[in-house]
Amino acid sequence: MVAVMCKHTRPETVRTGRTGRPRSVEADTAILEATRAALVALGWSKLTMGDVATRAGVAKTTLYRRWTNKNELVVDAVAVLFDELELPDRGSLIADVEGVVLQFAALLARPEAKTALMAVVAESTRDDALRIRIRSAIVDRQKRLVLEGRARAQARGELPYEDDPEAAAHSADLIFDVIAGAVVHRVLVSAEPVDQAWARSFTLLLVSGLASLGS
Amino acid sequence: MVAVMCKHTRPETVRTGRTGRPRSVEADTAILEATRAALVALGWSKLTMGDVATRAGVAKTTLYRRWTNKNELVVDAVAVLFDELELPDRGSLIADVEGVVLQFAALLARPEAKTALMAVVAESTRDDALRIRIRSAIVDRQKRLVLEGRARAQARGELPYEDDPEAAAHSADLIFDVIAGAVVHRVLVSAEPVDQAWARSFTLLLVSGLASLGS
Amino acid sequence: MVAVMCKHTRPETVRTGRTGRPRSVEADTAILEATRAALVALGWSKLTMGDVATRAGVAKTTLYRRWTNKNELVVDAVAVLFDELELPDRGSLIADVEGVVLQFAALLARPEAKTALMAVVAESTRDDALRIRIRSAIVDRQKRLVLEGRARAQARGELPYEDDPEAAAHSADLIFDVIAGAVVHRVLVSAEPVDQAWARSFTLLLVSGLASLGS
Amino acid sequence: MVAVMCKHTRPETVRTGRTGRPRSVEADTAILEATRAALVALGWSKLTMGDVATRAGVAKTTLYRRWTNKNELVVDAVAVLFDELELPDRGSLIADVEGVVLQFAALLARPEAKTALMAVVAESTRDDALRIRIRSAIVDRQKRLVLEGRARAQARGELPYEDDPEAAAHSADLIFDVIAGAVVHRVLVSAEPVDQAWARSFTLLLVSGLASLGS
DNA sequence: CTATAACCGAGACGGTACGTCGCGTCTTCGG
DNA sequence: CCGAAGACGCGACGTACCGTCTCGGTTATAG
Repeated sequence: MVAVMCKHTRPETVRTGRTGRPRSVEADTAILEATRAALVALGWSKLTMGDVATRAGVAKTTLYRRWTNKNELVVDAVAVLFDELELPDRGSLIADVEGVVLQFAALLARPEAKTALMAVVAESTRDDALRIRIRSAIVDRQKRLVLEGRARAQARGELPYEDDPEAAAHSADLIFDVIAGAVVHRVLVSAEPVDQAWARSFTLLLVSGLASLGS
Repeated sequence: MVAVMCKHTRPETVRTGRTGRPRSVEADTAILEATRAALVALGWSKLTMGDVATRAGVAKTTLYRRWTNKNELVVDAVAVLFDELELPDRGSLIADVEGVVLQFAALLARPEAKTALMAVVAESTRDDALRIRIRSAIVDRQKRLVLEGRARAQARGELPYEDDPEAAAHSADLIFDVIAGAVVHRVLVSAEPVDQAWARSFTLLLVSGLASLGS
Repeated sequence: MVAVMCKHTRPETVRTGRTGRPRSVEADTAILEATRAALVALGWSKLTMGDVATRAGVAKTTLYRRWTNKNELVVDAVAVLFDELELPDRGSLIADVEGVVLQFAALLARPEAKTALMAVVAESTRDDALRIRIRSAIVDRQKRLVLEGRARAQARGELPYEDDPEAAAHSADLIFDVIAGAVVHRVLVSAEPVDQAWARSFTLLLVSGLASLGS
Repeated sequence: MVAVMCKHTRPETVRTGRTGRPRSVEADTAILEATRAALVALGWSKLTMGDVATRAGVAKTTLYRRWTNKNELVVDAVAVLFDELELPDRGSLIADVEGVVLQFAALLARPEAKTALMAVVAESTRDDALRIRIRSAIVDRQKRLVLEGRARAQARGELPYEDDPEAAAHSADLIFDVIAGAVVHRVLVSAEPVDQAWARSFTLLLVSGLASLGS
């Protein structure tokens, strides 16, 4: 589960004084839920702060006390979805990759995920703070899947160990970009389904490449 | 050069009558140029129709006579950029792929391309007409690169011929998603540069995979 | 019948050259009729030149070739209504005045007359050319009724002859302002009907005053 | 002083809840002042909501929160001018009437009054709500002058008492229409000045008529 | 048990951009 | 040269959200 990064959970602001009425925790969760619901119902561009506040049964002020703008709110609201991804051990590298590809595709099939993800990424091209938030809240968290899968494959003897830690990191980044990029492109740009057959083809291509490189 | 798909160039609307003052062609090109300039200067979210009109020296109504909204306008304005991509014969499949990867990355480094592309893709998740427009104006046009590269590699003997035309099409789609997806993800989501080294690593991975699959 | 003062009937423009296609006379009458119809249907503020052109089956250009703007067009369209007023000899000054009061009130009950009259008068407070046009096309034309009525009353011996021509003119102006003003105010501002009873009361007041003054 | 009839002062809407930030009273007065200033500077037809807002140092939305359209705003802005009219006791009916005629003419000489008054009256011919607003905000308030002047004249013995209250009301309405109508017509339609001489002539005519009728 | 302080809802505020409408002008083709 | 058709630059419209700012009122801890 993600520890949501709201203003009030930041160390420097949470303890600005122990007196006064504390912030409502129900409000936090209600707002994030309302944001996801609004994304499903309206999409990114039609989503308004006022509407989210209404859906959450909360005043607009309460939103702005916690998030500085729409983008930050949406990142937090969507980030939690990506933590559902897991990497159960299916016994082989191929099966593991195929599993995560299908899981990721299923996630991107949810409207609140796909519309929000692309929109905040688009926005982040002009907003460094937002890009950093996306990386820490979403991207970097999922690299664990790559690292875990590689470690497992190495333990099985499917992939060789890499001695140079920098090379290992670069390799992991590359794999991550290939997997995430291909699935996102397939789903959002090509707008074709990621079914069993496509996942199988893609996985074969990737794992074959990895095997050839490693040898 | 792209044949821009404005309202008035659509076959079904261009002949609403040959009478009356014809639409200004200079306005068309001025608007598209102004749109690209505004994207560079302001980015997607700060771009306004009024500002584009001012930059183009044109009335706002003239924009709305041609494009129904910001998204369609931006797609048309940006589409032409993607037609600059070429596939010069560098003598080998690896060199060809690496070349197109670097070209594509260079394109995505241009601010008007990256911010606009992601934004319209995000919007297209809720707008079928927009998605179709993106596909026809941008995506499908670039698949030619994959087809051309494969044909060349087959002629060189680097890749086997595929008899089943459907399988060949699926394969081309897959390669397209992998290349485009990985580069986009690297540049926009991971926000890391696509330099010579990364291009080399990625190309090796991909071509190795293709070679293993074909055999 | 009013000789409409359009651009093309002005001596300096009608003969700008005897060559070329002559202006359509049907267009003139169709435009004025369409203007009155639009006034009835839409009122002054909702009336648009484009709508008038459409109703008249004419291009907007054709309107502007004849009238410089909305106000001038409306004045001409409405002026003709006021020429319907007549002063049949009813045998006495009181009966004559009462007759003209009722006639004028009936005219003001027509929506195209009342809404247009007030609107152009309002506009004329800032537009001298328009005020002059209103005076010549509408106001001055109706003063004939006062002059005719007075002459008749003098012939009957109901009113004394006035020797000083300037005093006579002032007196006629005053009577005109009182009659027209009272009826207009009753109908448009007070928004009460001008019925037989009111016309009788008003006429008595006015004629009594005239009689007292004259003696 | 006029109790301005804005949306928020209407009994049925002022209590839509005592919560939330209350409306700014300074904004109200600033808007009405700005409206009068804009009427003087621009006249009715050139007056725009945006300009009034700018002059008042207020957002356009603040105007629309209080008045649904230009007409209602202008009625409220102008209504207060008419409350300046008074009827000081000048010792005789003739002097009183002459005084009020000159006062009224002076008021109509002010550009914000004359252009606005005619325009809203013109508009009111198609808008019942507006006509009612004009009557309650402007017209009915001034009938007090007639009633007061008559009472004074009766006290002096210049006019007989009227036993039938309905006849008295009708008579007051008639006098009001005659005075207001004649002055308005003289100033706005005939566009001639209401000077001492005209006021004297008109007053003599009216008072003579009243005297003849009463006897 | 009260004072203080931060919270909460509601909603008005100054702004910015929207997409539309009408104006009066212009440019084309055809009669 | 006129007339229809309709695109053009312009400017105002009335609306929708933005993010901020009062309000009155609530809920905690501190004294």
